[in-house]
Amino acid sequence: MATLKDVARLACVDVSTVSRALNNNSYVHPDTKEKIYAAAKELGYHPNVVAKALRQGKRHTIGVVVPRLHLAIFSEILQGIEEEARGRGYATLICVTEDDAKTEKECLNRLRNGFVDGIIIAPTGKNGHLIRDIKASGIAVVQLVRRQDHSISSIVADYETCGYEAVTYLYEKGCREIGLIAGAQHLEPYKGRYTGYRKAIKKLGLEENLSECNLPVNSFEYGYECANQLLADNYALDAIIACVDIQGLGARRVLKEKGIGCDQIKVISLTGHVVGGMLRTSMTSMEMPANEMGMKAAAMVIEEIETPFDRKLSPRHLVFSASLVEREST
Amino acid sequence: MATLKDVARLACVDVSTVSRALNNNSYVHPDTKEKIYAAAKELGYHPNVVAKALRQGKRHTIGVVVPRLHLAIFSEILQGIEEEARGRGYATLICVTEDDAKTEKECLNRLRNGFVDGIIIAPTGKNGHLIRDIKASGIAVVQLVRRQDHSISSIVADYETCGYEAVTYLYEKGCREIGLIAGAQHLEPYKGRYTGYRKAIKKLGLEENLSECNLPVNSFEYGYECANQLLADNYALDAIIACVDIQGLGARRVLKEKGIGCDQIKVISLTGHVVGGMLRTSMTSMEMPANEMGMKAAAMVIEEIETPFDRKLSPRHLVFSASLVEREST
DNA sequence: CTGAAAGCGCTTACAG
DNA sequence: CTGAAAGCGCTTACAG
Repeated sequence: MATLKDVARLACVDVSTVSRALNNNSYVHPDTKEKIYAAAKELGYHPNVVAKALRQGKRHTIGVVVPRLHLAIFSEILQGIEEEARGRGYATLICVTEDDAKTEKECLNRLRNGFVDGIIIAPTGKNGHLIRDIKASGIAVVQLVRRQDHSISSIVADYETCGYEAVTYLYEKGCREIGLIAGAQHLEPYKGRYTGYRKAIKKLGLEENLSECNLPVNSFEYGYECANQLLADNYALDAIIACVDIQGLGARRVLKEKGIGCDQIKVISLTGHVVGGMLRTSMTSMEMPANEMGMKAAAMVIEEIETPFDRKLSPRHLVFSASLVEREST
Repeated sequence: MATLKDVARLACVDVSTVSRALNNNSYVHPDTKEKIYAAAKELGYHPNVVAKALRQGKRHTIGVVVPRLHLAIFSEILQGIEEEARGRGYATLICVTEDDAKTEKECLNRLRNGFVDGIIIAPTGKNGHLIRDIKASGIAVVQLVRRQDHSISSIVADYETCGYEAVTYLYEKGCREIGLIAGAQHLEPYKGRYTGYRKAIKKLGLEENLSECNLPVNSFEYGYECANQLLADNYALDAIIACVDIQGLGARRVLKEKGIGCDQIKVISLTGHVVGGMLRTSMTSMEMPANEMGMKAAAMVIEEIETPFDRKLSPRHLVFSASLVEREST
């Protein structure tokens, strides 16, 4: 790979002049400039971003830490993040934790070592101290979907309203025994959904139907297992609320196996992300603007990165609202 | 952030000694070592990976370039890549091209500038020259899923066999008018699937039923549109082969809308990646070991990165076979 | 076993 | 308008 030095030699000028010409940040005589451009082109020169990063103390890279990608809303959010980051000249590093605190810790420790200027994280909830440390060390941090620390900026959806509206909607559809696939109450989105559910159930004078289990919460199996529990606990059950699409798929599978139709038990997901509309029997859900949330998260973390030290931003919290999209499963 | 220098000062030794102690790559007196460890701990020292990268000429980072993540097999493959890469001490940079040649070009140009030691790419097919250039400049490259250049290592599935077996399977099920959602013939996997389809159709003495359209090939809409075409072209159609799961979902939607059941027209996907099994009416597909393919791709590119210049590896081509998983859609 | 020096490839005050 | 020099934070032959 050709370096600045090579270009300088070929153009018969100093490296500093080459640097100035190529970066266009200082006056360079047009003739000199031309010589330099020609030399750079001839050598197929590409600046070394690592050297640049070291010198300028900026990596122009953000790290994204999420629990999973496949069949989760995070794959869509990540696309939004990457698109926005690329547009602003940043690269995107990805880490998948599978909701394992140890893996998350490992990822964060690597990212902090100069890998990135900023981090967007959907945390497991177990490494709050480390995340605060990282933030304190000068790396911008934005919490995504799961907010566990109010002193750090965040992008979330209005989970409580999602839960509340889902119950209200099902009630209007005639449902009276509405089950919630609960669990993971230590994570904000799950807690928020339950809170909304509880409030609506109470207001409408209904009874709560809850279930949870020990499987990974963001999975088909979790939905499958919990739906089975709900059915076993209440023979009059007429609706199931799943927190995420993939749980909803698990729940629908149970109903399918038992020969129960949408007319008997309705299913709704609180985290729609497009998949619901594509199913043969499409699934009603609270749709989240995943792509937009990703773009906003990237924009937010990059703004924090580029804000000079002397006027630090106070944490910002952006809440997106989900909108109910009615489909065939209810 | 504390630097080597800070640690050296606190431990009253030279930076070179600190470096040696912390990297454990040369004898350092136990007492000195202890002093250094203590100092590093006290200062919360973390080595700056950028400086390390510049000095050693290694980034310990790989770049992954794929057309899309959401609802595509690439999200699952990416999880495999990231897991394997992390285990080997590499970070993973992600770029999403949306199958746009210009975006791909932009991504590749940035990656080559010292961002990464190696690249795993599912190419659009339009930047073959650039990819060869990058490879020639010393960056390891592995082609993923879509192989467009035999001089560069690759990881693919046996697409031709997928197509062939799908037809055979449907034939045994009694289907005689088997449609293929074709298109994107400039990309190896699509071409391979069609070749297998054609061979089987010919051997069985059947007629081809093809359709394609101008939408993005890896999408729900593509499957929807093509399935409609197939139905319009042949009223006796009794099976639809989709190249990827998401096309299959689009096709199933058409059938649903027209009130056509699985008994009348069967649907099979040639690129299963778990989603098929989760549907209410689960979808038969040729399942690809996506996670494993990702892990292998990461292992392969890292091996190429770490192979010394003097004994360059010749390109390797790994072909995974997909296995037919029979479900309710056929 | 440890220190002094050079250098990875850049950028940026500082002179002139 | 351009050159010489210092330095970002590390590693690694080279002495001793």
